[in-house]
Amino acid sequence: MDLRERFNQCLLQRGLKSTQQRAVILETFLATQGHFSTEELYLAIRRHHPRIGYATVYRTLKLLTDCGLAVERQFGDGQARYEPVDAEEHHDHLICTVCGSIREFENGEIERLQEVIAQHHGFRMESHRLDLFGVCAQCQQKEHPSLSNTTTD
Amino acid sequence: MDLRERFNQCLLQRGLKSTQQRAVILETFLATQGHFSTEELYLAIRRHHPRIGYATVYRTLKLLTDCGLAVERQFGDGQARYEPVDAEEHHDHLICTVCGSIREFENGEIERLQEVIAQHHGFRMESHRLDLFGVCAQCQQKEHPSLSNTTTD
DNA sequence: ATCTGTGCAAACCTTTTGCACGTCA
DNA sequence: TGACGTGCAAAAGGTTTGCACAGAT
Repeated sequence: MDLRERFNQCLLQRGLKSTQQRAVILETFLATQGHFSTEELYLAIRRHHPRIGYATVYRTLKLLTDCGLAVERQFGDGQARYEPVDAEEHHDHLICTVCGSIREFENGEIERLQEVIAQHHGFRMESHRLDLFGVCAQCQQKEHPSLSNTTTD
Repeated sequence: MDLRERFNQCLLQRGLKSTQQRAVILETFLATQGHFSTEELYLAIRRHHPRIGYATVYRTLKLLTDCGLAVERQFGDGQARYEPVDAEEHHDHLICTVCGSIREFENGEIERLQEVIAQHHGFRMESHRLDLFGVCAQCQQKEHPSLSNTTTD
């Protein structure tokens, strides 16, 4: 089902209203690359809709999360990030500590092992997160000034 | 080597000073169960040393982290938590979303798979974190009012 | 008409910092 | 003595909320 419809249904179910702001925020949310912060989305929206306030973006993002259309992530940089939920697919993240880029990956074997661990502890797992921090390939290349450090400052 | 010594060596190496406050904070840090927040440690210290300020605790915790004696964790509740570093051992966490308890586990197979994934992406992994969120065994028990809900409020 | 939503600004909460005074080397 | 450390209080940075007005049903 279309995400816009799902959002409207979710609003209906809860007795909430469809508003222009929510529509605009949803569109920008869908059009934006994943892993953005509230502020980034707010700034993107403000370009074309300067009258929409930060609080509305903030509240709508929470709403999208409640509706299951977005997930909130904490990568430890002090601000929440959001990304659209794609179907049932779950993925984890590779976070570059140099440039801050975030890349996704999936691994069914790890997922399975997690279930085993949870069961072993009598734990009913609801969600999980796996983040690998390090230096991405691109940033590693930049580490080599030029193989000989003659003309580097 | 004793952790107190390691701390002092670390201070010496950096031209920093051993102070009474740092000693007190280190002691409380070592005596406290893992996964405490800055505030929790501060309150624990304040009981016996009311003159030590929050900022000093905060700065010392950062220092301990720099010295490799503590690690900072973010579990998404908005405040940093710390725990003592035990040797080389790495562990991950099971976090109960009901009571907030945090339990540790280790799994070498998952660690190995992570390395494989990082390599596959040309990523130089520096650290990682794996958190499983859900309901712990204890809280699951409390979910069953008494198998028949006759005498439960 | 009524109840929810919005925008603004202020409150909040944790983390971080400036500064004058205290302390260790 | 002099550099680093401390305590206080205030700044910063992100998140959350109160309130009066606007808008959707």
